[in-house]
Amino acid sequence: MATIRELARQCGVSVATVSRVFNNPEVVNPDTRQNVLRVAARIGYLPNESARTLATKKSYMIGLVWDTHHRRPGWRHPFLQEILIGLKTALSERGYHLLMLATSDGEGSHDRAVRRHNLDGVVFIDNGTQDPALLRLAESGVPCVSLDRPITGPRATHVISDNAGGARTAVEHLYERGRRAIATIAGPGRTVPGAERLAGYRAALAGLGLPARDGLVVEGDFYLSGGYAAMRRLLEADERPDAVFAAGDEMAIGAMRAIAEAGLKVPEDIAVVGFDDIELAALVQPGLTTVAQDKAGFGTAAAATLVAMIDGTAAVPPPPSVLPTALIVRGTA
Amino acid sequence: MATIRELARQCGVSVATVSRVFNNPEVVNPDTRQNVLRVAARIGYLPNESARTLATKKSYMIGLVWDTHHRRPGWRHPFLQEILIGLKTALSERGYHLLMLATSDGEGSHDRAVRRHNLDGVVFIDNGTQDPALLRLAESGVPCVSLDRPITGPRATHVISDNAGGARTAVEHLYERGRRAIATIAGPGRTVPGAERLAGYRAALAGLGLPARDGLVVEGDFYLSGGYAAMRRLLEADERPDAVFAAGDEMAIGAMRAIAEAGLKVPEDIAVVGFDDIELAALVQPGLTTVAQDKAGFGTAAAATLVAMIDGTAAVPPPPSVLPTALIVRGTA
DNA sequence: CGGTTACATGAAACCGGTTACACGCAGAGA
DNA sequence: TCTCTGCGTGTAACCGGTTTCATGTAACCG
Repeated sequence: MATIRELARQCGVSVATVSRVFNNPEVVNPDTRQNVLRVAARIGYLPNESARTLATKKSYMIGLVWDTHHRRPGWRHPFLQEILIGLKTALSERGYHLLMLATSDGEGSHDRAVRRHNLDGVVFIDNGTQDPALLRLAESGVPCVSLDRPITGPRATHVISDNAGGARTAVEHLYERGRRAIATIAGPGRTVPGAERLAGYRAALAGLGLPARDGLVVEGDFYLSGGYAAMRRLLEADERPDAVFAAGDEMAIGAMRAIAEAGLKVPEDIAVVGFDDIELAALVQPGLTTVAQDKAGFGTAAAATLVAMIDGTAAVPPPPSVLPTALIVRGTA
Repeated sequence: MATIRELARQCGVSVATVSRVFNNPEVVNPDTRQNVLRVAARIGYLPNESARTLATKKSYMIGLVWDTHHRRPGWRHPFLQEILIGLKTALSERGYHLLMLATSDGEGSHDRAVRRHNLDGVVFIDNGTQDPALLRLAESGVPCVSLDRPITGPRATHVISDNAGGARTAVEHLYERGRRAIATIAGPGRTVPGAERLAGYRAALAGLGLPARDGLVVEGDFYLSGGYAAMRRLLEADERPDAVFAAGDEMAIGAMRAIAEAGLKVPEDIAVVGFDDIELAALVQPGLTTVAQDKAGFGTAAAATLVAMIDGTAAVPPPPSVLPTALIVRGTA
């Protein structure tokens, strides 16, 4: 394993010069620099990141906190893969790596892992309940970005979709298609996306001059079964809606199932619009019209914000990133 | 930030003793040990992993090489999330972390990242074509585990499902349901799972005394559209099969679509069995009967093998792990 | 021509751990 | 009593980088 001293010896310069060649190339004489680089390539020198981190306290590693416990078995994050791709790509373009932090690891909670590994920042993906270790972490001033849920701290922010705007778009689309009795299957009120999408739905109705009828609002759980059950409640009500905006695609598909079972047709009898644009949305029949989230955008926005915070080129605390949504029109509305 | 010297000072012992308390507790006097631990907890001492790695050359980090390039856009690994959970959990139980390696990063290829970060091992997930950097890595003696595809090297092995066995099970199940003209939609012949599942299909036919008719074998691409196209070809043939084993669930669902469009019913006219047990399999109607892979098993087996190699308690090279499959009977066969 | 300045480089301390080796001491055996 | 052993501990070198500060040299200026 070639070390910096070995390389320095072979080049006839000091280790300080070699170090500068890699970290501060412009201060070293071009000839010297070329020579060092040539010899480095020949002997296969690679700087040791551990030594580097030890000296500089910068690891170029970002922690990924992705809680999987307290979930129902079989639960999957709808966009994990896309987010990961976005994160990985955007971070690596900036020279950072992603370290997956264990959930309940032997080294205690996440804040410890951050200190032990000199992590430069952390991204929370789908942190369920407010974990005290995470709050402590965010409060401690470590750059943090949370996906889909707000978080506070001196250098903490979040990235989230324009949930309210997306919901508005969905409702307005239904309106344009001539629907007037527009119901919604909302997400759990305690979740931020659930609350925001419901607010967007209400705002849209108000904007369109439609009455807000309580019977048209039912709450689901973001799962297919919850959407199914919610739709059945809507169908049993006195006045049947002619359209439904589901705050999540899985619920929308559950709703479609319930509608079909009731002998009704989508979209003729009841139009359906979902939210998320999960893979399945394009595969069901008819294809689900839905409000697409910018999945990779979560990753890239998180990476950009994080690096800006680390470099100190971001406002403190930085404003949240709000990702635009896009209505994808398929067959259900 | 408390360092080991600070802790040693406060305890009135040397740094060597403190270090031993954490790494070799049994050699230090119980009273001394207790005291060190108490003071450590009080001042919040945490060992610095970079310094540790620098001194020991062990990082307790495993690299994750997950290539996403050269893929069609929108492509998703069917089990990424489950594998990740399995990996993360199993590794963290053994004190290891997972470092996601950038695909085409600034630091060159993967083997460099391994050396730079003193990685203890690497897992390849879904490495498409044979990347020379990966082969070099495996040859170099770094512990490597590849998922779903074989790899060779002094300390390299792979974990794979019992593809042939699973395919046999599927075909035998169709036979038991009375089907005799059993077709298959195979995966691409160049892929290992594709080839193995086709071999299992053939072996099953032979074992059951059924003739192997060329017209009953068509090749797909593991995607829904490929399965659809393949099924159409099967339907156009002279003698229509009464059952089809698709080497992947997506293809199976594509096939179901083609069958429905042809005015035929599943499973009455044509029974369908898939392979993988993707999420969608339970959601289509009728539910897809399929050969389930042990998704989390990939992660846990990889972690166990890797750690065994690192600890030197594994054969060299270690034998591949072959994960059992399980037939899940739903509505299509 | 003396003095200032800019530039390129080197010596050495430092980051925070691990560990080989030496050492002091108590108890055992001769 | 003297040596031998083994246990518990400390000293100091080492891992492989970065960075402060000092130094030598050449160019520049009045």
